[in-house]
Amino acid sequence: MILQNEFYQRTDVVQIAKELLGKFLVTNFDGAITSGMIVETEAYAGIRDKASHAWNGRFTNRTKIMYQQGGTAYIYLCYGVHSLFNIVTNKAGIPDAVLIRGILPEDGKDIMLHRKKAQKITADFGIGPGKVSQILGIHYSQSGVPVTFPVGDVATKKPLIWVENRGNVISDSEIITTPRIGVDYAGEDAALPWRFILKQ
DNA sequence: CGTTGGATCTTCT
DNA sequence: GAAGATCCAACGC
Repeated sequence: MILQNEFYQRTDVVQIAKELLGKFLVTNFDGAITSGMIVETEAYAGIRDKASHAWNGRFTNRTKIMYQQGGTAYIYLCYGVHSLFNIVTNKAGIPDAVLIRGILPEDGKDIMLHRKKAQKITADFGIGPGKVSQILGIHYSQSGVPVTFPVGDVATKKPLIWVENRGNVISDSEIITTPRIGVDYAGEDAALPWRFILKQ
């Protein structure tokens, strides 16, 4: 089943980041379906989190997407080369988001190999936020698209990007928790244990 | 196998 | 004009 607004619009972004582990991130661009199981996420807690782009209420042309309702894709360009894919959570006006940092390739592996210009799927093929977007064909110009669909419209209005629950049950003992990556500038918030990794 | 630096360009100061 | 929620190839050991 496809995760819907009631999943994303809850208030605890850290809990949502944890629950996304074991779910499947799917894209469908021009009929090319690719997907992977989410194995690494990070939570960014809106205006009170110094590591967040929306810290202290920062509202710019880029970060305004984070203030949309939960269930919206927030994608931005990093280091001039990589699109990083986040899912906005919480109610409209509260800029929480979960960064998807790693997936295990599942559907459309041939397409993903082509996108990455690689010959074979290695163990770290989809590990790393830049790689996730690259192999799924996600681009920062798509920031703001919904990852959910209007209720009752599942057959006709599937989003381009969505997350499916395929029945995996993850226990806490399978989850590794660490501080987030690349956020040293965030002071004491850099130490928050808001990165979640699924053991393999 | 660990470390280093270049790529590359939007965004905000 | 500087920095950035990264990746990878090229080194040196």
